[in-house]
Amino acid sequence: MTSIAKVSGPDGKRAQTKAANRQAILAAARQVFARIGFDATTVRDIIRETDLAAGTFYNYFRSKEEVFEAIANESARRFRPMLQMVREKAQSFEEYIQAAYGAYFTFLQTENEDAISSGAPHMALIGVRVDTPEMHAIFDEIRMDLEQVAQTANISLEDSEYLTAAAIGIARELGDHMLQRRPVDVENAARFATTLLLDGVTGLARQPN
Amino acid sequence: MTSIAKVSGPDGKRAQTKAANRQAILAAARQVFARIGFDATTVRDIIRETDLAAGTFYNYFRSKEEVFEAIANESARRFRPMLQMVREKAQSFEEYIQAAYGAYFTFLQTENEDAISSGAPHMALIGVRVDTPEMHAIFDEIRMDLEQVAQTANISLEDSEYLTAAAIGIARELGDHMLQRRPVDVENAARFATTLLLDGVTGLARQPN
DNA sequence: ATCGACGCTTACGCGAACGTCAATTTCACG
DNA sequence: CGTGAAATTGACGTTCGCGTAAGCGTCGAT
Repeated sequence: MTSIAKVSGPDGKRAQTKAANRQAILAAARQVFARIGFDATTVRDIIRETDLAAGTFYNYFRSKEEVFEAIANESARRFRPMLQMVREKAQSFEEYIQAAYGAYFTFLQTENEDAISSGAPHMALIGVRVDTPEMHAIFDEIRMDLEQVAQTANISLEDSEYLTAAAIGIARELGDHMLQRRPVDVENAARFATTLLLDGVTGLARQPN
Repeated sequence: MTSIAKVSGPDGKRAQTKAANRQAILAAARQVFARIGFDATTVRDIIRETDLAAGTFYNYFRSKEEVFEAIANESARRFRPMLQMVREKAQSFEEYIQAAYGAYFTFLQTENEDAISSGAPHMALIGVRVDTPEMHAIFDEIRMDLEQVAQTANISLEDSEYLTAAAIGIARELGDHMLQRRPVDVENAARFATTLLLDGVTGLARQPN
Protein backbone atom coordinates (compact mmCIF):
# COMPACT_ATOMS: atom_id res chain seq x y z
CA MET A 1 0.00 0.00 0.00
CA THR A 2 1.27 3.38 -0.89
CA SER A 3 1.84 5.56 2.10
CA ILE A 4 0.69 9.05 1.45
CA ALA A 5 3.24 11.39 2.89
CA LYS A 6 1.80 13.88 5.27
CA VAL A 7 3.00 17.14 3.84
CA SER A 8 3.41 20.46 5.59
CA GLY A 9 0.46 22.74 5.35
CA PRO A 10 0.32 25.62 2.93
CA ASP A 11 1.94 27.82 5.59
CA GLY A 12 5.04 25.79 6.11
CA LYS A 13 8.31 27.54 5.45
CA ARG A 14 8.72 25.61 2.22
CA ALA A 15 5.45 26.85 0.79
CA GLN A 16 6.08 30.35 2.03
CA THR A 17 9.40 30.81 0.30
CA LYS A 18 8.01 29.17 -2.79
CA ALA A 19 5.27 31.73 -2.99
CA ALA A 20 7.70 34.48 -2.09
CA ASN A 21 10.12 33.44 -4.81
CA ARG A 22 7.38 33.33 -7.38
CA GLN A 23 6.28 36.79 -6.41
CA ALA A 24 9.85 38.03 -6.43
CA ILE A 25 10.31 36.80 -9.96
CA LEU A 26 7.06 38.38 -11.09
CA ALA A 27 7.94 41.68 -9.47
CA ALA A 28 11.41 41.64 -10.97
CA ALA A 29 9.97 40.86 -14.37
CA ARG A 30 7.57 43.79 -14.14
CA GLN A 31 10.48 46.04 -13.35
CA VAL A 32 12.66 44.84 -16.17
CA PHE A 33 9.90 44.68 -18.75
CA ALA A 34 9.04 48.25 -17.86
CA ARG A 35 12.63 49.37 -17.99
CA ILE A 36 13.95 47.81 -21.17
CA GLY A 37 10.88 46.30 -22.81
CA PHE A 38 9.80 42.71 -23.24
CA ASP A 39 11.89 41.87 -26.28
CA ALA A 40 15.17 43.05 -24.86
CA THR A 41 14.58 41.30 -21.57
CA THR A 42 16.39 38.04 -20.90
CA VAL A 43 15.67 35.46 -18.26
CA ARG A 44 18.96 36.40 -16.68
CA ASP A 45 17.98 40.05 -16.52
CA ILE A 46 14.94 39.09 -14.54
CA ILE A 47 16.65 36.75 -12.14
CA ARG A 48 19.44 39.26 -11.57
CA GLU A 49 16.88 41.60 -10.01
CA THR A 50 16.13 38.98 -7.39
CA ASP A 51 18.47 37.28 -4.94
CA LEU A 52 17.89 33.95 -6.63
CA ALA A 53 20.16 31.96 -8.91
CA ALA A 54 19.69 31.45 -12.60
CA GLY A 55 18.63 27.84 -12.38
CA THR A 56 15.89 28.62 -9.89
CA PHE A 57 13.98 30.56 -12.48
CA TYR A 58 13.17 27.36 -14.30
CA ASN A 59 11.59 25.88 -11.21
CA TYR A 60 8.89 28.49 -11.58
CA PHE A 61 8.58 29.38 -15.24
CA ARG A 62 9.61 27.82 -18.47
CA SER A 63 10.43 31.09 -20.21
CA LYS A 64 10.03 34.84 -20.05
CA GLU A 65 6.93 34.42 -22.19
CA GLU A 66 5.36 32.36 -19.46
CA VAL A 67 6.22 35.04 -16.93
CA PHE A 68 4.64 37.66 -19.10
CA GLU A 69 1.51 35.59 -19.46
CA ALA A 70 1.35 35.19 -15.71
CA ILE A 71 1.64 38.93 -15.24
CA ALA A 72 -1.03 39.60 -17.82
CA ASN A 73 -3.34 37.04 -16.29
CA GLU A 74 -2.77 38.47 -12.86
CA SER A 75 -3.60 41.92 -14.12
CA ALA A 76 -6.75 40.62 -15.75
CA ARG A 77 -7.65 38.75 -12.60
CA ARG A 78 -7.32 41.94 -10.62
CA PHE A 79 -9.24 44.04 -13.09
CA ARG A 80 -12.23 41.82 -13.72
CA PRO A 81 -13.70 42.08 -10.23
CA MET A 82 -13.62 45.83 -10.57
CA LEU A 83 -15.49 45.58 -13.81
CA GLN A 84 -18.01 43.35 -12.17
CA MET A 85 -18.59 45.84 -9.38
CA VAL A 86 -19.14 48.50 -11.97
CA ARG A 87 -21.64 46.30 -13.75
CA GLU A 88 -23.56 45.57 -10.59
CA LYS A 89 -23.68 49.10 -9.33
CA ALA A 90 -24.46 50.93 -12.53
CA GLN A 91 -28.00 52.22 -12.71
CA SER A 92 -27.86 53.60 -16.22
CA PHE A 93 -25.95 53.51 -19.45
CA GLU A 94 -24.16 56.67 -18.56
CA GLU A 95 -23.24 55.47 -15.12
CA TYR A 96 -21.80 52.27 -16.49
CA ILE A 97 -19.60 54.04 -18.98
CA GLN A 98 -18.44 56.57 -16.45
CA ALA A 99 -17.64 53.99 -13.82
CA ALA A 100 -15.99 51.62 -16.25
CA TYR A 101 -13.62 54.27 -17.56
CA GLY A 102 -12.96 55.40 -14.03
CA ALA A 103 -12.13 51.87 -13.00
CA TYR A 104 -9.84 51.32 -15.94
CA PHE A 105 -7.91 54.54 -15.58
CA THR A 106 -7.53 54.06 -11.86
CA PHE A 107 -6.33 50.54 -12.48
CA LEU A 108 -3.89 51.77 -15.07
CA GLN A 109 -2.51 54.35 -12.71
CA THR A 110 -2.10 51.82 -9.94
CA GLU A 111 -0.41 49.28 -12.17
CA ASN A 112 2.11 51.84 -13.33
CA GLU A 113 2.73 53.53 -10.04
CA ASP A 114 6.37 52.57 -9.95
CA ALA A 115 7.00 53.70 -13.46
CA ILE A 116 5.26 56.99 -12.80
CA SER A 117 6.98 57.85 -9.54
CA SER A 118 10.39 56.93 -10.88
CA GLY A 119 9.69 59.48 -13.56
CA ALA A 120 11.52 57.48 -16.17
CA PRO A 121 11.07 59.15 -19.53
CA HIS A 122 9.41 57.30 -22.37
CA MET A 123 9.14 54.19 -20.32
CA ALA A 124 7.53 51.28 -22.05
CA LEU A 125 4.40 50.61 -20.12
CA ILE A 126 3.24 47.18 -19.16
CA GLY A 127 0.05 45.95 -20.70
CA VAL A 128 0.47 47.38 -24.15
CA ARG A 129 -0.94 45.20 -26.85
CA VAL A 130 -1.49 41.92 -25.22
CA ASP A 131 -3.53 39.43 -27.14
CA THR A 132 -4.21 36.66 -24.69
CA PRO A 133 -7.42 34.69 -24.14
CA GLU A 134 -7.85 36.68 -20.94
CA MET A 135 -7.94 39.89 -22.93
CA HIS A 136 -10.48 38.51 -25.34
CA ALA A 137 -12.59 37.47 -22.40
CA ILE A 138 -12.55 41.01 -21.09
CA PHE A 139 -13.48 42.31 -24.52
CA ASP A 140 -16.46 39.98 -24.68
CA GLU A 141 -17.42 40.85 -21.15
CA ILE A 142 -17.50 44.54 -21.91
CA ARG A 143 -19.36 43.91 -25.10
CA MET A 144 -22.05 41.97 -23.29
CA ASP A 145 -22.21 44.62 -20.61
CA LEU A 146 -22.76 47.26 -23.23
CA GLU A 147 -25.50 45.28 -24.91
CA GLN A 148 -27.14 44.58 -21.59
CA VAL A 149 -26.97 48.09 -20.28
CA ALA A 150 -28.06 49.52 -23.60
CA GLN A 151 -31.09 47.31 -23.67
CA THR A 152 -32.04 48.39 -20.19
CA ALA A 153 -31.68 51.98 -21.28
CA ASN A 154 -33.81 51.16 -24.29
CA ILE A 155 -31.05 52.02 -26.70
CA SER A 156 -30.41 49.83 -29.72
CA LEU A 157 -26.76 49.38 -30.65
CA GLU A 158 -26.27 48.73 -34.31
CA ASP A 159 -22.86 47.09 -33.95
CA SER A 160 -21.81 46.24 -30.45
CA GLU A 161 -18.50 44.76 -31.54
CA TYR A 162 -17.41 47.99 -33.19
CA LEU A 163 -18.72 50.01 -30.29
CA THR A 164 -16.77 47.92 -27.84
CA ALA A 165 -13.67 48.21 -29.95
CA ALA A 166 -14.05 51.97 -30.12
CA ALA A 167 -14.64 52.28 -26.39
CA ILE A 168 -11.53 50.21 -25.69
CA GLY A 169 -9.52 52.11 -28.25
CA ILE A 170 -10.39 55.34 -26.51
CA ALA A 171 -9.43 53.84 -23.18
CA ARG A 172 -6.09 52.58 -24.41
CA GLU A 173 -4.92 55.64 -26.21
CA LEU A 174 -6.29 58.10 -23.71
CA GLY A 175 -4.76 56.03 -20.94
CA ASP A 176 -1.32 56.32 -22.50
CA HIS A 177 -1.57 60.06 -22.67
CA MET A 178 -3.03 60.31 -19.21
CA LEU A 179 0.01 58.55 -17.80
CA GLN A 180 2.31 61.05 -19.45
CA ARG A 181 0.78 63.99 -17.65
CA ARG A 182 1.83 65.22 -14.22
CA PRO A 183 -0.11 65.00 -12.09
CA VAL A 184 -1.94 62.02 -13.52
CA ASP A 185 -5.53 63.17 -13.91
CA VAL A 186 -7.65 60.06 -13.67
CA GLU A 187 -10.88 61.92 -13.03
CA ASN A 188 -10.43 64.21 -15.94
CA ALA A 189 -9.54 61.43 -18.34
CA ALA A 190 -12.56 59.39 -17.25
CA ARG A 191 -14.87 62.34 -17.65
CA PHE A 192 -13.43 63.13 -21.05
CA ALA A 193 -13.80 59.59 -22.33
CA THR A 194 -17.29 59.26 -20.98
CA THR A 195 -18.52 62.47 -22.50
CA LEU A 196 -16.93 61.65 -25.81
CA LEU A 197 -18.38 58.19 -25.98
CA LEU A 198 -21.83 59.33 -25.00
CA ASP A 199 -22.21 62.55 -26.89
CA GLY A 200 -19.23 62.75 -29.19
CA VAL A 201 -17.54 66.01 -30.02
CA THR A 202 -20.89 67.69 -29.68
CA GLY A 203 -20.81 66.91 -26.02
CA LEU A 204 -17.22 67.98 -25.52
CA ALA A 205 -17.46 71.27 -27.29
CA ARG A 206 -19.75 74.08 -26.36
CA GLN A 207 -20.53 76.25 -29.30
CA PRO A 208 -19.12 79.59 -28.29
CA ASN A 209 -21.55 81.77 -30.23
CA MET B 1 43.28 67.97 -57.99
CA THR B 2 40.71 65.32 -57.37
CA SER B 3 39.16 63.90 -60.48
CA ILE B 4 35.49 63.43 -60.01
CA ALA B 5 34.53 60.11 -61.52
CA LYS B 6 31.71 60.29 -63.99
CA VAL B 7 29.30 57.77 -62.62
CA SER B 8 26.53 55.90 -64.37
CA GLY B 9 23.17 57.54 -64.22
CA PRO B 10 20.48 56.39 -61.82
CA ASP B 11 19.24 53.94 -64.46
CA GLY B 12 22.45 52.01 -64.87
CA LYS B 13 22.26 48.32 -64.14
CA ARG B 14 24.14 48.83 -60.89
CA ALA B 15 21.63 51.29 -59.54
CA GLN B 16 18.71 49.24 -60.73
CA THR B 17 19.67 46.09 -58.90
CA LYS B 18 20.55 48.12 -55.87
CA ALA B 19 17.07 49.55 -55.71
CA ALA B 20 15.58 46.17 -56.51
CA ASN B 21 17.54 44.50 -53.74
CA ARG B 22 16.47 47.11 -51.26
CA GLN B 23 12.88 46.62 -52.21
CA ALA B 24 13.26 42.85 -52.08
CA ILE B 25 14.57 43.07 -48.55
CA LEU B 26 11.78 45.38 -47.48
CA ALA B 27 9.15 43.14 -49.03
CA ALA B 28 10.65 40.06 -47.45
CA ALA B 29 10.77 41.79 -44.10
CA ARG B 30 7.10 42.71 -44.33
CA GLN B 31 6.29 39.09 -45.03
CA VAL B 32 8.33 37.70 -42.18
CA PHE B 33 7.31 40.34 -39.66
CA ALA B 34 3.71 39.57 -40.50
CA ARG B 35 4.23 35.83 -40.28
CA ILE B 36 6.22 35.40 -37.11
CA GLY B 37 6.29 38.86 -35.56
CA PHE B 38 9.06 41.38 -35.20
CA ASP B 39 10.73 39.91 -32.13
CA ALA B 40 11.06 36.42 -33.47
CA THR B 41 12.37 37.60 -36.79
CA THR B 42 16.10 37.38 -37.45
CA VAL B 43 18.09 39.06 -40.17
CA ARG B 44 18.66 35.62 -41.63
CA ASP B 45 14.94 34.95 -41.76
CA ILE B 46 14.48 38.05 -43.84
CA ILE B 47 17.33 37.42 -46.21
CA ARG B 48 16.25 33.82 -46.69
CA GLU B 49 13.03 35.09 -48.26
CA THR B 50 15.05 36.80 -50.93
CA ASP B 51 17.57 35.32 -53.35
CA LEU B 52 20.34 37.31 -51.74
CA ALA B 53 23.08 36.16 -49.41
CA ALA B 54 23.32 36.92 -45.74
CA GLY B 55 26.14 39.40 -45.97
CA THR B 56 24.33 41.48 -48.55
CA PHE B 57 21.76 42.47 -46.01
CA TYR B 58 24.33 44.64 -44.28
CA ASN B 59 24.99 46.58 -47.44
CA TYR B 60 21.47 47.93 -47.09
CA PHE B 61 20.55 47.95 -43.43
CA ARG B 62 22.40 47.77 -40.19
CA SER B 63 19.82 45.67 -38.37
CA LYS B 64 16.25 44.43 -38.48
CA GLU B 65 15.32 47.47 -36.41
CA GLU B 66 16.50 49.69 -39.21
CA VAL B 67 14.44 47.71 -41.69
CA PHE B 68 11.41 48.09 -39.51
CA GLU B 69 11.98 51.78 -39.23
CA ALA B 70 12.28 52.02 -42.99
CA ILE B 71 8.99 50.18 -43.41
CA ALA B 72 7.27 52.38 -40.86
CA ASN B 73 8.66 55.52 -42.43
CA GLU B 74 7.60 54.35 -45.85
CA SER B 75 4.11 53.74 -44.56
CA ALA B 76 4.04 57.16 -42.98
CA ARG B 77 5.38 58.70 -46.14
CA ARG B 78 2.60 57.10 -48.11
CA PHE B 79 -0.08 58.03 -45.63
CA ARG B 80 0.74 61.65 -45.02
CA PRO B 81 -0.08 62.87 -48.51
CA MET B 82 -3.49 61.29 -48.17
CA LEU B 83 -4.01 63.12 -44.94
CA GLN B 84 -2.97 66.32 -46.59
CA MET B 85 -5.48 65.84 -49.39
CA VAL B 86 -8.14 65.28 -46.80
CA ARG B 87 -7.14 68.46 -45.03
CA GLU B 88 -7.21 70.51 -48.18
CA LYS B 89 -10.49 69.20 -49.46
CA ALA B 90 -12.49 69.18 -46.27
CA GLN B 91 -15.10 71.91 -46.10
CA SER B 92 -16.31 71.22 -42.59
CA PHE B 93 -15.46 69.53 -39.35
CA GLU B 94 -17.63 66.60 -40.23
CA GLU B 95 -16.17 66.24 -43.69
CA TYR B 96 -12.67 66.22 -42.29
CA ILE B 97 -13.40 63.49 -39.79
CA GLN B 98 -15.26 61.41 -42.32
CA ALA B 99 -12.55 61.70 -44.95
CA ALA B 100 -9.73 61.14 -42.50
CA TYR B 101 -11.20 57.92 -41.19
CA GLY B 102 -11.95 56.85 -44.73
CA ALA B 103 -8.38 57.50 -45.74
CA TYR B 104 -6.95 55.64 -42.79
CA PHE B 105 -9.12 52.57 -43.14
CA THR B 106 -8.53 52.41 -46.86
CA PHE B 107 -4.83 52.74 -46.22
CA LEU B 108 -4.96 50.02 -43.61
CA GLN B 109 -6.76 47.71 -45.97
CA THR B 110 -4.27 48.34 -48.75
CA GLU B 111 -1.26 47.85 -46.49
CA ASN B 112 -2.57 44.52 -45.32
CA GLU B 113 -3.85 43.23 -48.61
CA ASP B 114 -1.47 40.29 -48.65
CA ALA B 115 -2.28 39.28 -45.13
CA ILE B 116 -5.98 39.52 -45.83
CA SER B 117 -6.05 37.60 -49.09
CA SER B 118 -3.81 34.87 -47.74
CA GLY B 119 -6.43 34.45 -45.06
CA ALA B 120 -3.88 33.60 -42.44
CA PRO B 121 -5.64 33.35 -39.12
CA HIS B 122 -4.71 35.71 -36.32
CA MET B 123 -1.86 37.12 -38.27
CA ALA B 124 0.11 39.78 -36.51
CA LEU B 125 -0.53 42.87 -38.54
CA ILE B 126 2.19 45.28 -39.47
CA GLY B 127 1.94 48.73 -38.06
CA VAL B 128 0.70 47.90 -34.63
CA ARG B 129 2.13 50.06 -31.90
CA VAL B 130 4.93 51.89 -33.49
CA ASP B 131 6.38 54.74 -31.56
CA THR B 132 8.65 56.47 -33.99
CA PRO B 133 9.17 60.20 -34.54
CA GLU B 134 7.17 59.77 -37.75
CA MET B 135 4.20 58.57 -35.77
CA HIS B 136 4.44 61.45 -33.37
CA ALA B 137 4.56 63.77 -36.31
CA ILE B 138 1.34 62.31 -37.63
CA PHE B 139 -0.23 62.65 -34.22
CA ASP B 140 0.69 66.30 -34.06
CA GLU B 141 -0.48 66.84 -37.59
CA ILE B 142 -3.88 65.41 -36.83
CA ARG B 143 -4.06 67.38 -33.66
CA MET B 144 -3.37 70.62 -35.47
CA ASP B 145 -5.85 69.67 -38.15
CA LEU B 146 -8.49 69.14 -35.55
CA GLU B 147 -7.78 72.44 -33.88
CA GLN B 148 -7.79 74.23 -37.20
CA VAL B 149 -10.94 72.66 -38.53
CA ALA B 150 -12.69 73.09 -35.20
CA GLN B 151 -11.87 76.76 -35.13
CA THR B 152 -13.23 77.18 -38.62
CA ALA B 153 -16.39 75.43 -37.55
CA ASN B 154 -16.49 77.72 -34.55
CA ILE B 155 -16.17 74.85 -32.12
CA SER B 156 -13.91 75.14 -29.10
CA LEU B 157 -12.04 71.99 -28.14
CA GLU B 158 -11.26 71.82 -24.47
CA ASP B 159 -8.39 69.34 -24.81
CA SER B 160 -7.19 68.69 -28.31
CA GLU B 161 -4.50 66.26 -27.21
CA TYR B 162 -7.02 63.98 -25.56
CA LEU B 163 -9.39 64.33 -28.46
CA THR B 164 -6.69 63.40 -30.91
CA ALA B 165 -5.70 60.45 -28.79
CA ALA B 166 -9.29 59.28 -28.64
CA ALA B 167 -9.80 59.67 -32.36
CA ILE B 168 -6.66 57.67 -33.04
CA GLY B 169 -7.59 55.06 -30.48
CA ILE B 170 -10.89 54.56 -32.23
CA ALA B 171 -9.13 54.28 -35.56
CA ARG B 172 -6.63 51.74 -34.31
CA GLU B 173 -8.95 49.43 -32.50
CA LEU B 174 -11.74 49.68 -35.01
CA GLY B 175 -9.22 49.10 -37.76
CA ASP B 176 -8.09 45.86 -36.19
CA HIS B 177 -11.62 44.56 -36.03
CA MET B 178 -12.42 45.78 -39.50
CA LEU B 179 -9.56 43.72 -40.88
CA GLN B 180 -10.93 40.62 -39.23
CA ARG B 181 -14.25 40.81 -41.06
CA ARG B 182 -14.92 39.35 -44.49
CA PRO B 183 -15.49 41.21 -46.62
CA VAL B 184 -13.52 44.09 -45.19
CA ASP B 185 -16.02 46.90 -44.79
CA VAL B 186 -14.05 50.10 -45.05
CA GLU B 187 -17.06 52.30 -45.73
CA ASN B 188 -18.99 50.96 -42.80
CA ALA B 189 -16.09 51.30 -40.40
CA ALA B 190 -15.43 54.88 -41.49
CA ARG B 191 -19.07 55.80 -41.12
CA PHE B 192 -19.22 54.17 -37.71
CA ALA B 193 -16.13 55.94 -36.43
CA THR B 194 -17.25 59.28 -37.79
CA THR B 195 -20.69 59.12 -36.28
CA LEU B 196 -19.31 58.00 -32.96
CA LEU B 197 -16.71 60.72 -32.79
CA LEU B 198 -19.14 63.42 -33.80
CA ASP B 199 -22.26 62.49 -31.91
CA GLY B 200 -21.22 59.68 -29.61
CA VAL B 201 -23.52 56.83 -28.78
CA THR B 202 -26.43 59.20 -29.11
CA GLY B 203 -25.65 59.46 -32.78
CA LEU B 204 -25.21 55.73 -33.28
CA ALA B 205 -28.30 54.62 -31.52
CA ARG B 206 -31.79 55.56 -32.48
CA GLN B 207 -34.14 55.37 -29.57
CA PRO B 208 -36.59 52.65 -30.60
CA ASN B 209 -39.64 53.99 -28.75
C1' DA C 1 39.34 44.57 -74.95
C1' DT C 2 41.11 45.97 -70.57
C1' DC C 3 41.02 47.12 -65.99
C1' DG C 4 39.49 49.11 -61.83
C1' DA C 5 35.72 49.58 -58.76
C1' DC C 6 31.72 48.00 -56.87
C1' DG C 7 28.87 44.68 -54.80
C1' DC C 8 27.54 39.86 -53.83
C1' DT C 9 28.81 35.52 -51.64
C1' DT C 10 30.40 32.26 -48.34
C1' DA C 11 32.45 30.75 -44.33
C1' DC C 12 34.14 31.92 -40.07
C1' DG C 13 34.84 33.56 -35.15
C1' DC C 14 32.50 35.84 -31.54
C1' DG C 15 29.42 36.65 -27.86
C1' DA C 16 25.06 36.18 -25.67
C1' DA C 17 21.50 33.67 -23.76
C1' DC C 18 19.81 29.35 -23.01
C1' DG C 19 18.60 25.16 -20.22
C1' DT C 20 20.72 21.48 -17.42
C1' DC C 21 22.66 19.04 -13.67
C1' DA C 22 25.76 17.59 -10.01
C1' DA C 23 26.80 19.46 -5.76
C1' DT C 24 25.07 21.73 -1.85
C1' DT C 25 21.93 23.77 1.34
C1' DT C 26 17.41 23.95 3.59
C1' DC C 27 13.38 22.07 5.44
C1' DA C 28 10.03 18.57 7.36
C1' DC C 29 9.23 14.87 10.14
C1' DG C 30 10.08 11.17 13.30
C1' DC D 1 19.45 15.06 16.30
C1' DG D 2 19.26 12.21 12.02
C1' DT D 3 17.64 11.32 7.59
C1' DG D 4 15.57 11.83 3.26
C1' DA D 5 13.13 14.79 0.24
C1' DA D 6 12.87 19.28 -1.83
C1' DA D 7 14.73 23.23 -3.54
C1' DT D 8 18.67 26.27 -4.72
C1' DT D 9 23.01 27.18 -6.57
C1' DG D 10 26.24 28.34 -10.26
C1' DA D 11 29.22 26.51 -13.55
C1' DC D 12 29.02 24.23 -17.90
C1' DG D 13 28.28 22.91 -22.77
C1' DT D 14 25.29 24.01 -26.49
C1' DT D 15 22.87 26.64 -29.63
C1' DC D 16 21.93 30.55 -32.30
C1' DG D 17 22.28 34.76 -34.54
C1' DC D 18 25.40 38.35 -35.56
C1' DG D 19 28.67 40.95 -38.26
C1' DT D 20 32.88 40.68 -40.99
C1' DA D 21 36.10 40.08 -44.64
C1' DA D 22 38.55 37.59 -48.13
C1' DG D 23 37.46 35.88 -52.56
C1' DC D 24 35.05 36.28 -56.72
C1' DG D 25 32.10 37.85 -60.42
C1' DT D 26 30.03 41.71 -62.84
C1' DC D 27 29.44 46.32 -64.51
C1' DG D 28 31.09 50.49 -66.71
C1' DA D 29 34.40 53.77 -68.37
C1' DT D 30 38.16 54.39 -71.59
